[in-house]
Parts: sequence; structure tokens; C-alpha cells
Amino acid sequence: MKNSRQVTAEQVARLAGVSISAVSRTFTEGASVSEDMRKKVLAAADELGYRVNFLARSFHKQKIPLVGVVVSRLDTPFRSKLLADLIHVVQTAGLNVMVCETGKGSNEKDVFGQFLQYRVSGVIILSGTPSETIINDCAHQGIPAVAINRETSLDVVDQIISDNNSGGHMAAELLIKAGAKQLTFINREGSTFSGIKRGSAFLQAVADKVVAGGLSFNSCNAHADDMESGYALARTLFASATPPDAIFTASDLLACGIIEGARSHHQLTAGEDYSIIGFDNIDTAGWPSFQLSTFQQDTLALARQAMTRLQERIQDPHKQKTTDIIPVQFINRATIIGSRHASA
Amino acid sequence: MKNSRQVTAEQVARLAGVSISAVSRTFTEGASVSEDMRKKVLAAADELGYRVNFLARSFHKQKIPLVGVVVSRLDTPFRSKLLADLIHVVQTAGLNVMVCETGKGSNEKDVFGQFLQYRVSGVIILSGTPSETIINDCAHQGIPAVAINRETSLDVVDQIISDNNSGGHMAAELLIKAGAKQLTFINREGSTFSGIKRGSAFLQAVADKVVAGGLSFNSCNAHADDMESGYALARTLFASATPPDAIFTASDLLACGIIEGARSHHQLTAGEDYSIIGFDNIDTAGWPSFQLSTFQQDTLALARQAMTRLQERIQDPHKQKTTDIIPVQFINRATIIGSRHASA
DNA sequence: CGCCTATTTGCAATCGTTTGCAAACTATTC
DNA sequence: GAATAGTTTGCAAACGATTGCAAATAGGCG
Repeated sequence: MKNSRQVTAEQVARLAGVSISAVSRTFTEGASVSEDMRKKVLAAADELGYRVNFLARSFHKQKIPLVGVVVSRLDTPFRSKLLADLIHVVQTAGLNVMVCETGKGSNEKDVFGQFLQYRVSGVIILSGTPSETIINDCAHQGIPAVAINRETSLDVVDQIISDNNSGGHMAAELLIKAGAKQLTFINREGSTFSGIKRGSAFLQAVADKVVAGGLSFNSCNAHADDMESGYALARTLFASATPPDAIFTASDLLACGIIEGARSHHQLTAGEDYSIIGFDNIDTAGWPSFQLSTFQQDTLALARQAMTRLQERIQDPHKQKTTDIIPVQFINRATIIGSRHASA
Repeated sequence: MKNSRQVTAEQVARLAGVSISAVSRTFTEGASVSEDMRKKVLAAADELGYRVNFLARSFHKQKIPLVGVVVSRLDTPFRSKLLADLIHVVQTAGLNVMVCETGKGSNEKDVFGQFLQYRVSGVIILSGTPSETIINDCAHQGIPAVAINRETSLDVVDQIISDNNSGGHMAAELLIKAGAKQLTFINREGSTFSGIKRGSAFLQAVADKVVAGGLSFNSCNAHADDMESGYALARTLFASATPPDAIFTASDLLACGIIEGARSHHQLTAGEDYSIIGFDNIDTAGWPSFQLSTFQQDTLALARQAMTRLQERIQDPHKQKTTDIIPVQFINRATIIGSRHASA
């Protein structure tokens, strides 16, 4: 338990009888140091318990090995899973994560300003409300940035997106194959890009059949993206003269809400009285009470690809902007009529 | 869109026709600057779009306005809620959060080393597996640290803890009042402090009656702290010769698992065939399928108190170590026999 | 041994801020 | 108007690393 301040490179240098440069070079990758020198320095550093001072290093490089992650409402199953994977991926890449929550009255302008002030190496923007301005600001200020599940003014930023399109299409096919006649897509009010995309792909896939007749399509909005809103919606939804027999929701949370509501308000059972497919594959979707058939977003792949693209852009800030589509996987459980998966 | 590097205090000073010190003082709280000077500087800074370079400032102060948060398995409902609140609280205090996930093979020693290297202003340790060593290291290296829901070698660190004790006691009282005879406490294997405390308080409250007879107490461990483990446990639990009629679990996740398992395997309904009380009040606990009576941990209060204590310690590193107990609130829903709450 | 080349090493400048100190200024009081 | 006390301001040192450049050293070969 040394009483002195932190150990500096100078002290190490003195103990090892070498120059400060030598110490620095020993601790910078790819610098030119002989094996002898490295050993001497390492020994001295070890003895003194030396660690490079990131603040000094970052100051000199005008860049800190920190990735800013912007997210809103992270206490949501999908969001928190994605964040967890993201943190893991960033950490294994040797960087650290600074999380900024927006919304909740925190000034977005400030959040972005802080990224600038901290001189973060890059920014990852998660789906949700963080506004376009942050994204654009990053682009303009030359901070490498990638957005996950968030389409924006094209090509100002690298984008990583789950394959909402084939999710929507496939949902339609599955439901039609199950004999659905009254299709309904459910989203949350004021939904952002991902939800809308899922819905439009869904509609697109049934458009021909709807026009030809014999199939009806409907779309409605829940108040918010949570169970409660789905629950409330289910009451009116199934009370209609022509209730849906097949539902596709923009999120599992909404689907769970619908399932709960249909059960409580109308004694209807998913997979028997009607079909329903969700999106995300949050943990609860697999719980016995729901057994929700849904599309799994590969959060780890999203995170990995985001990091890869971010590193590329850090390397070469002027490289072409990219858009990556990450496949989703259909998880067949028990909420499509007639396709109940054999369960354990 | 200036092409030059970032704007520095020197440029602002030149434009405003004042010294660099004046600029610095304008942007440091509590520094001595006249109103005239401040206005001049602010005008120039505005024109140039100047922002203090945190890296330079932090370098000089040997401390960055960043709070390290150590957490494991953050993609868990309670943990992510707590983290969200924590981020919010830290942000409104004018600092930022650097999140480090431990477990998952990441070397804990490294995580701590990084805190040192980044010279974070403080560290908040969340419940979970992060080992004692991190906590002790922080204490020894003089990094202000507080731990939430994590009792450790006393008085090396400030502690903020939910009132596990009264939770456990109250659970016992409620269940006994509901006429329970076969009490069971369920925890996860290898549980940390919080869970154990809840169980021991629970047992303590019934000890007299157990000894006097007419009441039996049992305790058993699920494999992990998740729904699946509770679900699996329910199968054997209710198959016993003397199945429990009242259960208290260390977490809502386990309680939900038990409820699901009892329903699937044994067609038993919580609140009718047996009573069960959880802990945490995660979102799903309130869903119609569960309506779990549970104790709500006040995550916001935990976060706020943690931040308060951390700031106190940053101010005065030598102040007395504290332990704060945050009250929990019983949420009566529908899983205690005879006490079903009138529902909407 | 001498020459050339490739590698290793040290010197010293540099990054942008904060802050102790002393000088300059302002206000107050006699 | 001078003396005093209190504010405001600028100068310059300091923080701890990295890195361009040139000097030193090592290695290879005739």
C-alpha cells in the first residue's frame, strides 16, 4: 500500500535505468523495443505496480478508448439483452462502454456534447427514441458512429438492422398457411422504423390475396410498446364484429399483452382460438404461459457486426457507409393454430 | 462545419481578447470571474463552438467525471431496471456511467485495473457475482466505492441494501396469517448475500412456531435464479408427501417459475391451492398470468442513495463508512390464499 | 576492419487545461 | 486623497504520456 500518488512512467524508467520513451514504447503495441529492454522495463513496472495512465495517454491522442452507447428505456427486455451483448463485445475488443440514456427529460443535445467532450472513439446508437440530430451531429463532427435497428437519413452512418423484411413476409406466409382470414398487424403508436418495416413487409406479403378477396387486413396501434397496452387493446380488438383470427405484432411485449388480454377479457386461447406471432424472442415469450411463436433477433450478431463496422470506420473514417441485415430466426412454439410444436 | 481540429481555449481567448485563464475560469464552477468577462468569453466561445476538452481537464485533475458501474448479467429484469435508474441518477448529477460487465469469462482483475487506468471518480458495485476482490481493491486504492445489495467484509465500502430483513419477516407473517402450515423458502444455488438474508429473516420469524410445532419449515435451492429453474423445481416440490402450502422465494423470477411449474405439472393455482410471495417486483410479476404478491425493491431510491453516498465519499474519502437500508413495499396481488386484492 | 543498413534508444516538444501566485484593479473607509 | 481590503486578471508551471528526429548500437558481408 504505497502512500505516494500513482506510479508514473518516469519512476519506472528511473528504476530500470532507461528512458521514459522506452517505458512508453514497452506499453504501446507495435512500438520498436528490443526484447532485453522490454524485460527490464516490465520487471521494473511490475515491481512498482505501474499501469499506463489512460488519461494522459488519451489526452495526448485526443481520443479515449471508450465507446458511447446511446439508448432510451433500457429497462426493456430486448434493449437490455442487446446492451448486455454490446458491452460484452466492446469489452472483448479492448474498449469500454459509456452508456447515455436519453429521453426521460435529459437533454439530447447535452448527451451528444458530452461525447464530443470526452472524445469517445465511437458511438453506437440503439433503437428507440434518440433523435436524428444526434446521429447527424456525430456524422458531421466526424465521430465514427453506427446505428442498430434504426434507419435514418441514408448513408450518414453505418446501419445494422435485423431482417424485419423477411420476418414480416414469413409471418404472413405462416399465418396464411394456418388458414388465417382476418389478419391484423399491431404496432405501438408513434413507432420507429423497425416496427413500421415489419408491418409493411407483412402487408406486402398479403396484398395480392387481400385484393383478390377472401382475406382481410387490418392494422392497429397500441398505446405504447408494453404488455399493458397490448392487454388493453385486446379487449376492443376481439370485441369487433369481425375479430382477427391471426395477429402479427411488432414486438413480443405487445404479443404477450394481447395473449393476456384475449385470455382475461374474452377467454380466447392463442394457438387455438386465434394465431399470433411476435417479434424479438424475449425471455418471457418462451415461458409456459405464453409459448409465443416469434422471430428471434440475434442480439449478439447485431452487437458484433456493430463493433466490426465501428472499428472499420475508426480505422478509415472515409470508408463507404454500409447497411447490414442480420437474419432473424423463426421460433415455432404454440401460438399458431395447427402448428403447435411438440413440446418437452 | 469547421475543418480545423477542435476549438481550444486559446482560440477563444484570442478572439475575446483575454487570457486563457479567463476562459478556463469561465467554464469552471465557482471560479472568480466578473460578469463582464464571463459575457465576453461566452460570446466568443459561442461563436467558435467551444467546449471544454474533458480529456485535458481530466488529465490535469487526474480524475474523469465518470462513475464505473460493475454488474454481472445485466439482462435480467431487476438488474436492468436498477441500472437504468442508476444511469439516470448519475447523469442528472452531471457525471457519466462506464459500465463493466463481469462474469462471462472477463477477467475481473482487468476490469478493476481499467478503473484505475481511467481514473474514474467512483465505482458502484451492483449485486451479483462481482467478487470481493474488486471491492477490496477499490477500497485499498482509494477509489470511492459503494455497493448495492451486496454485503461485504464490513466497513471497507459504503453499502446500500434493500430491507431484506423486514421483507423476510413480513412474508412469514402474511403467510401464517393466511393459514399456512408447510412453509418453504426457495433460493438459487450459491446465492449471494441478499437472497440468504431474505431466507434467514423468513426462518427467524417462524422459528418459535416451528419449534412449538404445528408448523414446518423447509428450504430448497433452484439451480439458478431464473424462471426455468423455478419451473423445474416445482415438479418435485409439489410431488412430495408433504407439499408446501406457502412459499417465499428470493426473487420474482423464481416465483414465476414456481407458479408456471405448479400450473403445468400439477394443475395447482397460486393463491388458491397454495400461497406464494416473491421479491423484487419485476414487471412480469404484475402480469395477469402471475399477479404475484411480492416485495417491491425501490430501485430509484437505491440508485439515489448510492449516488449520494458516493458523492459524500468523493468529497471526503475518509468519512465513516455507512450502511443504508432502503425500505421495501409489499405489493398485494393475488397469490396469497384468502387475501386476493380487489382487482380492476 | 570498414562500410552499409536496420534496428533500437534517448532527447525534447507537444497536447489543452487548471491553478498558485502576484499584479492590477475596484470599492470602501477614514 | 490615501490607505486598506477585496476582486479580478494574467503569467507560467504543471500534469504524464507519445512520437519525430537524430544519435547510437547491432548485424552482415566482403
